Amino acid sequence: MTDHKDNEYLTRLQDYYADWKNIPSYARLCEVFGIASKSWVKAILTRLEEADFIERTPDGAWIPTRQFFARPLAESTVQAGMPVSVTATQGEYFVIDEMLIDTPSKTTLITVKGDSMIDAGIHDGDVAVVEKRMTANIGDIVVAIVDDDFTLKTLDKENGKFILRPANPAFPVIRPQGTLEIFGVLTGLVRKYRR
Amino acid sequence: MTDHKDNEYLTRLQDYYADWKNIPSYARLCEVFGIASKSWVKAILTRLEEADFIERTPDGAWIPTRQFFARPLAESTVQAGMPVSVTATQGEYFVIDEMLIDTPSKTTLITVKGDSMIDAGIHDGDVAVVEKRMTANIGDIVVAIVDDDFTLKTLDKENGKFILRPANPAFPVIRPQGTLEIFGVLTGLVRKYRR
DNA sequence: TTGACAACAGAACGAACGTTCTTTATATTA
DNA sequence: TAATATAAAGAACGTTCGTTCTGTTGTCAA
Repeated sequence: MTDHKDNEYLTRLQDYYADWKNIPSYARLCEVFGIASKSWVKAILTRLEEADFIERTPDGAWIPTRQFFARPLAESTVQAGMPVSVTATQGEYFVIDEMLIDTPSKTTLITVKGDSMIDAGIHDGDVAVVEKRMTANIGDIVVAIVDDDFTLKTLDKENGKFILRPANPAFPVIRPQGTLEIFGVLTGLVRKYRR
Repeated sequence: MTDHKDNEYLTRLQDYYADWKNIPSYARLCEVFGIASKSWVKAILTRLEEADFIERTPDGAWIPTRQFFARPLAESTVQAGMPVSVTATQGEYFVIDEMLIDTPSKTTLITVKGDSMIDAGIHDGDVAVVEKRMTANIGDIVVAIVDDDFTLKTLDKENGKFILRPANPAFPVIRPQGTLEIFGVLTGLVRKYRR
């Protein structure tokens, strides 16, 4: 349902949003769109909503959807095997953070040291995105507190007791004596390559 | 100027924003903050503005600043192999996007398909942060265009010719026939664990 | 050449909004 | 115990907002 003309309105809205990180009033959108009537602004926004570029909060405020940020970049044909497909998002900020962090207040970044999880693709120096909570499921990669020390390991169960499995055969499985205290669950991973 | 109490209000606002991607009306913020007076909401927002967590558009709408998205970064010391101790370095805050992206206009995100780089800790489904440029150094992990397809591989040289090395013995080394076209260089990696 | 439709313009209105001012409760300090 | 600051409640008000309804203009097919 995205018309020729609506594409122009969408890009103008995207540009405005990139600058101000919100969708303004209908009056201001008249200027942004270059038109003079609020009712027509509403008609445009309604169409953009149907096309799933924006949506409304329960309060009625307009907010962008995921598709609002998507930038098409020639999808390449993906041969089964090695090559990669390309999906790019906009060059603005706040894309990765929003992707990885659902609950800012409970999320902490921890720099990983050591190679005990290297088979899980977690390297020394990587930054772990950890959501703080006290419970986790079997199979989750957790940050646990063992002997007053923090450890990043996979949570598993053995003979009815929780254990912490490294992802590296050179490291031992940790079988906590008393209680196993969980600091948080790994929800994301970030790595930076030196330049 | 960030009080003990204001920190609580800030985290609540951050969590709300993570959900709805906007800062709502004072009336709704009363619920979010758990208070009953709009005038006190304004006082709180004004203090958060002074602390540079939020700001206003020319229209008077509240929007988040860069600092609004920053997360604490804890450094962890790890004994070779053994558990990790986290010395929560206080006062250090990081925005992931800023950390990974130096040149937004030249940076694109690419979803990795396949396991050809798994020994480099790059898994299927990871998001590669790629800085677009046409030259790279030996040893860089690059996105190259081979046979009209994008490939993520390590750049190397063999008998004076450029080759692309996978990080997985199950995949072959790519020896381009003609010229090797480089799309960009891998500068970062992002992984999200399903919840 | 008319008639249907899309693309706007403009006015009118009630509800919601942000602001300001006054008042109250609680905690701190002297 | 009195003074004072902090944290919040609450009312009052003018402005702005989104909505709706009606009007205008251009286009194109029949």
